[in-house]
Amino acid sequence: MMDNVQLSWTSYNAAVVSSRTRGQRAGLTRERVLAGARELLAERGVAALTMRALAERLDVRPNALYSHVDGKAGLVDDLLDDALARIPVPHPGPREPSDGMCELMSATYDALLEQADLLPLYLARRGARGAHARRLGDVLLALLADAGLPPARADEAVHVLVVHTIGSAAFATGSPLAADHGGTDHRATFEQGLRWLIAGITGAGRA
Amino acid sequence: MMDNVQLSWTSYNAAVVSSRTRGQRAGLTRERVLAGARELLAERGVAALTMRALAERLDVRPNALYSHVDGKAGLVDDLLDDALARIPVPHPGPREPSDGMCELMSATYDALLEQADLLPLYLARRGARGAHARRLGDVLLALLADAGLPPARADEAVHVLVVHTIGSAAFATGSPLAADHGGTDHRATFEQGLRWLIAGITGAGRA
DNA sequence: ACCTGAACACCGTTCAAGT
DNA sequence: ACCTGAACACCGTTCAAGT
Repeated sequence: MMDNVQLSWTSYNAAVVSSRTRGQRAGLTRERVLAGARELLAERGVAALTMRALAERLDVRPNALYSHVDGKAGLVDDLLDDALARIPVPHPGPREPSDGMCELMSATYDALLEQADLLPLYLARRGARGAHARRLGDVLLALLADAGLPPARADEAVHVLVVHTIGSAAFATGSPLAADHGGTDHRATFEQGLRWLIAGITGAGRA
Repeated sequence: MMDNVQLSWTSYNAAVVSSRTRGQRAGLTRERVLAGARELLAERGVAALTMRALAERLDVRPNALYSHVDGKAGLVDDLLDDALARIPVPHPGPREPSDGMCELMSATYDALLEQADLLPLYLARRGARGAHARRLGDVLLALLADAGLPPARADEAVHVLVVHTIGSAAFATGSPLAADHGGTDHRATFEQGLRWLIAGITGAGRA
C-alpha cells in the first residue's frame, strides 16, 4: 500500500534521483562501468569502491551492474589487467639483457604507482593473472634466458622480480615500515633493490 | 508493541543462545578476544574474521568486544604484532653477518607462513608497525652495519629485505603468479631470492 | 537484453541503559 | 567496569518481474 512512499524514500539522496523515466535504458557497457570504477577509485579511494556506490554514480540500481561485470571480484580483475596494458615493453635492441629487465620492472613500478589506488587490490589478489600480466611475464622470462639463466632459475627470477616490484610499489603507497625512519625515498630504494637483485641474478648465473 | 517478538528473533541461531543469565559477566579479556580471533582465523579464514562472528564465538553481543579491543583495526594490529613476537633473533656468534641476515629473514618467512591466515592482513596494513616489528628491524639493521654498509644503504637494505620476505610469503599463500608454470617451490624461490639479494647487497657494499 | 523492486543475509560501530 | 538492546548506516548478491 505504500509503494509510492517507498519510491520516494529511495530518492532521499539527490545523486540517486534518476534522470531517466521508468522504462528507459541507462546505456551501460562494460567499459562505462570500468571507467566509473576508476573514477570512483581515484576520487574516493579503495574503501569507497562498492557496487552500490558505483551504481549510484552511474545512476542505476546496484543489481544493474551484474549485467556487465561478473560481480565485484570480476570487476576488480578487469580493472587490474587493464592497468597493465599500458606498460611499454622494452625495445629488443642490441643491449645487455639486464638493462632491459631494469627498464621493464621500472616501467611496471611506475605504472603501478600511477594507479596507486589499485595497489591494495593487487595485494588482495596477490598480483594479476590476466592476459596482460602474462605478456609481461613472458617478456621478462625471455630477457632472463638471454642473460644465460637456465629455465628453472629464470622462473624463480621472474617470481622474485615481480614480488619486489609489486611489493615495493605497495609499500611506497602505504605507511612507512617499522624500521623506516621516515626519510626514505621509495623510488630510490626500489631501484637500489632492483640493482642488487639483478646483480645477484646475473652474477649467480655465471657462477 | 512487538518487542517480545523481536527478542525471540535475535535467538534464531542456536550458537547465540547465551548460557549466561542476563546480568552475568562473560569474563572476557583482551587475551581471550585475541585467542578467539586466532581460532576463527585458523578455522574459517580471513573473510570470516568479523566482529560479529567473533562475538558469537565468545558468546557475547558484538558491541561487548569494544570494551577489550580498539575496534576491528586495533584487533588486527594486536594480532599482527603478537605473531612477530615468536620470531627468534639469531645468536650473535662469531659468524658472517650475511648468515645472520639469512637466518633472521628465513625465520620471519617461516613465522609468517605458520600464521598464513594473517598474511592478507599484513598486506592490507602494509606490514606491521608494533613493538616486535621494530625489534626485528633493529636487529636486521645492526647486522647490515656489521657487514659494512653505510647507514643510508642499510636502511634501504632493511626495506628491500622486508618487502621480499613479506611479499614472498604472501604470494606463496595466494594463487600462482601469471608467469608461474605451477611447479614452483615457493620456499626455494624465497631462499634463492634472499641469496641473490644478500649477494647484491654485500657485493655492492664492497664496490 | 537491460534494468528495477524487493529481499536476503550480512557488515562495523555507537549510544543509552542495565547490573 | 562490563555487557546488552536497539539502532544507524552500510555491504554484495539473487530472483522475479517489467520494458
